[in-house]
Order: sequence, then structure tokens, then C-alpha cells
Amino acid sequence: MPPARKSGGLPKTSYAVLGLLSFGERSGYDLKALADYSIANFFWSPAGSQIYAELRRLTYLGFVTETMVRQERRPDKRIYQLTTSGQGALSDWLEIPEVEPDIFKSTFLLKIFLGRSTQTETIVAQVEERRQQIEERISQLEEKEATLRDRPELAFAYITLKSGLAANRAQLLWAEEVVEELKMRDPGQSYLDNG
Amino acid sequence: MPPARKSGGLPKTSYAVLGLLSFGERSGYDLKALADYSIANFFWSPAGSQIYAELRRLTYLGFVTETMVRQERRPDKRIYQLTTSGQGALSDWLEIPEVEPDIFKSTFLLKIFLGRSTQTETIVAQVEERRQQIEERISQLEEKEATLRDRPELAFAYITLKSGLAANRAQLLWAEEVVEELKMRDPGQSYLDNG
DNA sequence: ATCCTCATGTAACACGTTACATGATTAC
DNA sequence: GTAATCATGTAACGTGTTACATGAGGAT
Repeated sequence: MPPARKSGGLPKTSYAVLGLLSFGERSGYDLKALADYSIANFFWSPAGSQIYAELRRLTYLGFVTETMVRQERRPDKRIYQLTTSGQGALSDWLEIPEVEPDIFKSTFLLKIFLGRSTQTETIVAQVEERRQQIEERISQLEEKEATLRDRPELAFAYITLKSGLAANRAQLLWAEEVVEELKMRDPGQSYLDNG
Repeated sequence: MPPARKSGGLPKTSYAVLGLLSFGERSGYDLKALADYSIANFFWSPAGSQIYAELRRLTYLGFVTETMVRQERRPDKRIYQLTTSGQGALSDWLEIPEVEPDIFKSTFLLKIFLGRSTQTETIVAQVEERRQQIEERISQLEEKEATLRDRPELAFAYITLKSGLAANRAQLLWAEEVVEELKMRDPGQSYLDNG
């Protein structure tokens, strides 16, 4: 049995799984693939083992049902589908008006923040690498955008993708500005004062 | 004794503490306050208890030294300062060229993504509330920006703050677009098809 | 031959949070 | 009087990751 939660609903992860199952029944394995494809960028790219644990919890709670499917050329699998109760839990949650703040954690920005403890070139190099990563990211998202545009049944996926694009484009501009400014301000010198 | 790490350096949290101590010696209590003020937005707003645990680990590792300070009108406290070894660990880490991806997790975007399982008005309302939150956020950051501008000793703090501003401004535009589009596309109707 | 995909899971661990405890001083 | 600040910590818990195990089928 899963640990009882003290108060206030399931962990967000559970709702993510319920939400993915609202698009149709799936195995744990397929759910992992779907999560990686759809919500990994802004929410969750789960470890395989966690998906299976989560599905056991949801089964125990009666929010999904498990169906064993025997296969011959592939390992047997368990298919999960939302119950009415699970659908209810999902839409109840979606309707909670409170908007929680995002979780954002950037080791990269921490390093920048601590920049005075290294040479400026080190920082510049890292911002430049970050800039390249962002460019690749943007290319990927733009490809995905093309496949989502003009498909009204995927409108909400499109909207969240747009958010990612906006964020990355803003950070691209930021990175370019920073590189220029640091290169100008300090052409080859280090701060290592401390105290 | 703290658990030995299997490989490859300390947790990022340790470097955050080392980094904050590079600005000067501090008590656990003061470190928490400093973290909340400086790096909370892009990295870390630690629980009090975690700071103290982290300081014990860093002491054990020889990266900081602990000095007991007796006080009369306040509880006694322990002041921590970086050792040479700690400074070395910090700058070694800063110089690692690998740029790790940010961690981003948005329950808000998950709800948007699952929007077809509720009424559109519910989604619109949440995006509108988010928009307001972002506006407040931007105001706070702009205030901070004013205090940081033209203070070259805080240049790196200024740069990270700019990143936050850019991100929030981009999300503000996104939110405004989304609200308009959803209101136009669907003036008061719900999708609840499933399967 | 070797690797990847499909498919599910166990065990151990690390990180971080919450709740709780203590207790004096200072500000409203 | 009540609350906030200063100051440090313990205990319990929940989440998520990593490493590992198994094993057949299909691709290169």
C-alpha cells in the first residue's frame, strides 16, 4: 500500500499520469515514452521505475484499472486505463483555481552569480556554450511547432510549446547580450578578491 | 558523518553554500537569509534545517571552519568561513566547462497541457491569474534592478537578475497572447471528449 | 556478434521538505 | 499581550534517481 498523504491531494506526478492516461489507455512503458515526448520540457521526464510505482498507487486508489495483456513476440504487459473516479480526480484538480509557482533551478545561473570567483573568460565560455544549447533547443521546438500548427485537437500542446519557445528565445537574446558585455568590459583579466 | 558520494563532486547545494560564504563569513541563519535574498529566484531557497545539515557536511570535509560566538542578548551562534581548501573546491567546480541543463517544472503548464479535460474558462482564468503573478514578479525584479545598476561589484548578480527579467517578460507576452486566443476561439464552451 | 527495443520491477540512496522543539529579545 | 526575530537543530517522511536484474525479439 502506498503511504497515506497527510493532506491536500495527490502529488503532482500522479496527476501527470492521470492526465496522460486521459488521452487513452497505455502501458507503463508507453507512458514513459509519452511523457518524454509531451511533457518532459516543462514538467517531467520520469525514471521508468517511478512510472511503475505511480501506477501501482493509482491502481490501489481506484483511479486506474490494470489489464494484463499476454503477448507472444513481446513480453506480457499491463495496460492501464482511467476509471470514472480517476477522471473525477483529474478534473477536480484541474479546476482548483490556485496557480502554483514554477520550480526553476539553474546550476548555470548559480555559476554566473559566483562569477567573481573565477576568470571572466571561464564565464564567457560557459555563456557561449549555453547559447549554443539554446539554439539547438529552439530548432527542436520549431520543428515540433510545425507539426502542431493547424491541428486544433492539439491546441493545448501547441500553447505549452509556445511557452517554451518564448522562454528560450528570451534567453538567447540574454546570452548574446551578456557575452558582448563581458567581452567588452573585461578583455582578459580575472577577479579573485575575496572577503 | 555525511554519506560519501559515489562519484563526481558534491551536490550543487554544497557549492551554493560555499559560494555564498565566498562573500564573507556567516552563520547558518544569515546564510538562509542571504540565499533567500540572492539566489532564491534561480536556484535555491533552502529550508533552515537543510542549511545546518549542509554546514555540518562542509565542516566535516574541511571546506569551512566553524567558530562559536557567544552572545548575550541573542542566542549563541556558529560562524562559518571558507578554508583555502573550500575556496579551491569552489573554483575547481566553477571551472568545469560542462553546462548542465536547467531544471524547470511547471504545474501550471501541466494544467494547460491537459486543458481539454476542463472548461476553457477554467484555463483562461488560470492563465489570467498567472499573468498577474508575473506582473508582480516583474515589478519586484525591476526594483531590484534599480538597486543593482551601476554597482560594478555586483555585476554578476545584475546579470542573473536580467535573466529573470527577460524570462518573466517573455512569459507575460505569452500569457497575454494565450488569453486573447482562447477567448476568441471558444467563447464559453467545453471540450470533454475522451478516449 | 552486438546492440536496441520492449517490458517490468527491486533495492538503496540522496535530497529536500514539513513539523516540531526550544527560548530569549525586541518591536508593535 | 502578541508576534516576529534570532538561532539551531531532530525526526519523519516523500519524491525521485541510480544501479541492477531479467529476458526475448529484431535490427545492424
